[in-house]
Parts: sequence; structure tokens; C-alpha cells
Amino acid sequence: MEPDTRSRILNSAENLFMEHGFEATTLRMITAAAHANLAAVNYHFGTKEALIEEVFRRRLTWLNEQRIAALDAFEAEAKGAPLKPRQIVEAFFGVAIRMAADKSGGQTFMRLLGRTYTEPTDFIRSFLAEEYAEVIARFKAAFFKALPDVPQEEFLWRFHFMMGALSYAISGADALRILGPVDDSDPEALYARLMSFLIGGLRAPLPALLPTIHSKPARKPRARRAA
Amino acid sequence: MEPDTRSRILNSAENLFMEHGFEATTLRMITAAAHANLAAVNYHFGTKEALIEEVFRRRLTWLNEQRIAALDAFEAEAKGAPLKPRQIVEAFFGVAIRMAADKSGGQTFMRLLGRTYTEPTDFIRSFLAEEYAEVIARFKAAFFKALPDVPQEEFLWRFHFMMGALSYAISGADALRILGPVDDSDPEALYARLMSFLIGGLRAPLPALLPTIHSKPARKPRARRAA
DNA sequence: AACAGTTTCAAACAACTGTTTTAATCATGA
DNA sequence: TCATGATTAAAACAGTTGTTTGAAACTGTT
Repeated sequence: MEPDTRSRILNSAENLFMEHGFEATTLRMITAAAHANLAAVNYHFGTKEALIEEVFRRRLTWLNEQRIAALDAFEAEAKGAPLKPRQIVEAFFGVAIRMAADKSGGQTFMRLLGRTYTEPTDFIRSFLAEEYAEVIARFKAAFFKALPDVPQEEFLWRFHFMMGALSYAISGADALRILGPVDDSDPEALYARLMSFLIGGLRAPLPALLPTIHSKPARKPRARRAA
Repeated sequence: MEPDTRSRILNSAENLFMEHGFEATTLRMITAAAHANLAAVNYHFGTKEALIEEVFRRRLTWLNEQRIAALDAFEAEAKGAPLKPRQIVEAFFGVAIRMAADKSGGQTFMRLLGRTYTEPTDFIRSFLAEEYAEVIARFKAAFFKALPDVPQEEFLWRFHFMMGALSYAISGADALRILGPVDDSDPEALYARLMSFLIGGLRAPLPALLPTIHSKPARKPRARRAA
């Protein structure tokens, strides 16, 4: 291992958290893998919780900056006009998929992140909420502008579903093998696959039953395109 | 608590696993919630691992039987003709959503299950694979028959994405609140929402880049409907 | 009423957890 | 060279973990 103790611990923790989960990963496993002393974790990070947060912060901050940068680029190009849904999806999910394809650390992290969205632990949930606040606000605004006739709650659910698909796409290889033999070696193919699926889902006809609360009465209310 | 010790333990374990995860839930938490003695878990189930498996088996067997029964019903009705994709989605995911709406136990379990698909632990993964083998074989066959011109690997990925969306839809409430205030009290609305999204994703145009290996050459290869 | 089998209980087990402590080692500039 | 601060190291800490034990309590049967 080349880098300093602090970085070696973060790298080892990232790998082990993704492999065994947070609770099941002990500080002794981490420090052993990092060729560091047991006390090094508490020395450099204070507590195990603080270590977990730093594992996320280190890459998540950068990921969300990339997302916002991608959105900025599209919006600058559009000069005030609403973006295409495809562009917004690209900025949010495309960036994530590309990071997941990055062998040098990003891959492991993204798999870990995908599994962590549904983690029930309190401090992780509130930490993620804080870390995501800005990027979510930006993308919600962009989507609402691009799809003005989709009820906001409807869209939030779809965004949530898309996060689920992304999560599985990333942490996918292992779980997917339950279904059958698949090839997950080509990140570009995965990218293309996920984007098709996401946009198909995002722009599916609005569900019929729902009273579409605050959208103008539609001519064919039961099979109207989402956008 | 009314039922016998064994059932009380299973119920308490289900709740606590879903709330804190497997590792973070201790036998003492479980037995305390179940008003049982600590040794009762080892007496009735042998080990903690065996308890976890039984928590799943108890409901998962029934869930997958329901799925197969729903598929049987549609296939009997179709008299040998391919089913509509919507029917197959309904049989697999619809049944799951309805079970997730069942307050009397099913809801908690489905949330737990959704989070567990991506669980890395070995014995859970192999246990799930075994428990799902039959139902997956049936549904793969039905889908391939219904969508003969969709490459099989392409479909497996979409099925995987759909599982991700389902997982988030079910375990959703908590994670979704990161996005904003939503109403998740109406299971029928959730059902309608998820079905629209899933079918939109399933039938989205095949991704352009991919060499569509074993499907007949299409007139418009870059934006052909999946089915 | 005496029996056998099942279930419950309190207590203890060794192993492991995150964290702290104290001393040793290192690096670096005066 | 020496002092100063940062890092590493070994050992111990108190608390918790899943599991086992052996006796008590309960169950239904003869």
C-alpha cells in the first residue's frame, strides 16, 4: 500500500463496508487490511461513525459536484429554456453510472452507496439527507420546469423509482446473477441500458386511477403521456 | 402477545431486522420484544442464522406461490397464446406490492425483503437464490414468450432494474422523504404508480448503441419499441 | 398420581466489540 | 543535537455478542 495511514484506512473501510456492511465490519478487520494499528482509526477519525461519514463524504461531495456541473452545462446551453428530460436524467444518473464504472475506487463506493440509501440507521440517513440537499433541490427544479404537467408528487415517486433502478444497476452484478448468467463487464452498455429504462419509466403514461390533482383536465385522462 | 413463543419471536425478529438490519439486531433485543427468554431463540431455531432464514421462508414461500398462481391464472386464460407484458408484470410485481400493503405482517416483511436483495452476506444470497429459483424460471419463460424480439440479456437487465424500482417503492417511505414530503399512505396509488413506471421502462426503446445480437434486423434500429 | 416429553428460565461461557491509555517511535525545524 | 509535535504501537478497558448449561416448570398420557 502506497498512501498514508489515513487514506489506507479509508480505502480498506470502503471495501469492507461494501462487502460486509457497516455493523459486520469491525475496526480490527479494517486496520488489519490497511496494515495499520487498531488505535489508528480512533486517532485519525475519532469514532467508527465518523469514519463511516468520511468514507462517504470523500467521494459523495465530488459526485454531487459533478452532477451539478453537468446540470449547469446543460442549462447554460439551453439559455433559459427547459431542458429535455433526457438531459436531466443524464446529468444525475449518467454521472453516477460513469463513476460506478471507475475501477479506481469509484466502483466500490457506488455499490456501497446504492445499498446505503435504504439503510435504516439514523445517523446515516440524516447524513445523506444533508449531503444531498443541494443537488436534490437543483434537480427537482430542473425536472419541474421540464415536465410542468406532471404532478409533483407523481414525479417524486418516479424519481425514487429511478434511484432504485440505479441502485440495482450499480450493485447489480451479484444480485443479478440470481436471474441468470449476464455480462456486466461493459460500463457503456450498462449506461445505455439504464438510460433507456429510466427514460421509459419517467415518461410513461400517468397512472389512470389517480386524480391528477393540479394539472389541467386532459382529453384522454387515462393514457396521457407524462411529458 | 397472543401466539406462541416461536411465532412471537419470528414477529419481533421481522420488525427488528427491518428496523436495524441483521447484524445490529441482537438476540436480546428480539427476545425482549417477544417477551421470551434469551435462550428461546437457540432452543426453537438453533442459531441466529437459522432464525433469519425462517423469518424469510415463512412469508417468501407464500409470496412466490401467489406469484406462480397469478401467472397460472393468466396463462390458463390465454390458452397458449403469449401473455401481455402488463399481465406478467402484474403477476410478479403486483402481487408483491399488494403484499407490501398488507398491514398484518406483510408490510414489514416486504420492506425487509427489498433491502435484502442487495445484501452481500453469503448465506442470505444463496438462500434467496434457492428460494427464488422456481419463480424466476417461470417468469423468464413467460417474458421471453411475450417479448420474443427482445434480446434475453437485455431483458434480464430490465427485470433487474424493475426489481430495484420495486425495492425502493416498498422500502420507500423513509428514503423518499429525502426528496421531499410525500404521501405513501395509499397502497392502491403506489400500485398504480409503480406499474406505470415499470411497464414504461420495460417497453422503452432498446438502447441504440448495443448490437442487438439475435433479433431480426429492424427497420429503425435506434428507436424501436421493446415490444 | 406418577410419568415422559416439551418448553422456559436464570446464569454463566468464551469470544469479540469500540474505545482509551500509556509509552515508544518518527519527523522536522531551531 | 535537542526539543517539539505528530504518529504508531501494544496492552488493557468495560461492555456486549451468540451460544450453552442444568435445573425448574409445564404439558398431556397412562
